[in-house]
Amino acid sequence: MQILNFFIRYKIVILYGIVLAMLLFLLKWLELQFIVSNYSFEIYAGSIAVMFTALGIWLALKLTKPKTILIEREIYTERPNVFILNEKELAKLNISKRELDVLQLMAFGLSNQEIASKLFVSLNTIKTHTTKIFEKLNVKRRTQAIEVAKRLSIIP
Amino acid sequence: MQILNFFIRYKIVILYGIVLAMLLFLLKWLELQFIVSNYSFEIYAGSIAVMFTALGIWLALKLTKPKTILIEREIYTERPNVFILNEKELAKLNISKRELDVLQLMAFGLSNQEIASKLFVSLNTIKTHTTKIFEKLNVKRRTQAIEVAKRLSIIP
DNA sequence: TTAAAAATCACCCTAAAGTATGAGCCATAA
DNA sequence: TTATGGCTCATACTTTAGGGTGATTTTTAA
Repeated sequence: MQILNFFIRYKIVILYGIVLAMLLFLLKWLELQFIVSNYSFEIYAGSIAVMFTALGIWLALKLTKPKTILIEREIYTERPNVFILNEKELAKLNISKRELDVLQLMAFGLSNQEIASKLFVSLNTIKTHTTKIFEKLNVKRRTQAIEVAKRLSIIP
Repeated sequence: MQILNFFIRYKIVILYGIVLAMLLFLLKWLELQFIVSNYSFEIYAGSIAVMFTALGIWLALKLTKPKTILIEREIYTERPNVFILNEKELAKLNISKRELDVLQLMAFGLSNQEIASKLFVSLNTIKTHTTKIFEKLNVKRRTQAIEVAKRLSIIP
């Protein structure tokens, strides 16, 4: 495995070695071919020039590290429409569980009578609750209470 | 200007030409230097090989476009929750500009009298508006109107 | 220019909301 | 055990909201 790793690691170097060896063989062959010619020397030199230029180009292309361009793309997530109750504010305002129930139904648009029916209590009970809610939220009307409660994330 | 443009356009080619010419001079000089030596031929050929390899590398680096790898990274961000008025719904429900004003102030928690004062009209006018709003939204109470209007993105 | 829609206002009446006060019941914490 | 706070309910009263009807003026669109 270590030998394999060695080959992988030095792949380029080994390849270069092999190519070089092949070139040397080619050169020797060329030397023999053109030894008789008049222009043998010039042709031989030219051949070397061409081949090694090619080798240089090939090497450069192989060895250069590609440039990396980082493209950052912004993706907007869907607005998380999960309601997170602001329990701190709820505790700070001292709003009870029952009052929160009433507040939610109020915000849904129910009348005091409808809330009373839904919670199986009397209208007067709901009125008492609403009065206390208004006091705690420091508002005068149910519409204001809804607005403030929503703003404080006490209700969705 | 056209001559200048020519130089700029063929900068690489001209550079290559100059370098080649210099190399040829160098080669001629080397030829004279090593003509007397025993190993002159091998040294000469070696020099050519080294120089043209370098030339090839330089050429490749100059002429090839840089390799690029695009890395796309996705950035997830919260969508800014700016209110976008649902004009389609507004048109569908046939709610007028003035009615929308009243609806917004209503949702903010103002009483009819307060809305009237704010808009410099009489209480009766606001009552008329609210009545029409309720009809158009098909609701019975202002709290319901607020709930529906918010759900339909008619008000923030 | 003329009809339709929007905006304005008034009056009357009922329904609902909101205020004030008092009180009983129950669970829980001091 | 007692006190406290939460939940319940009641009565009486005031204020606000909402429905119905009709009318005038202004604006807009055909």
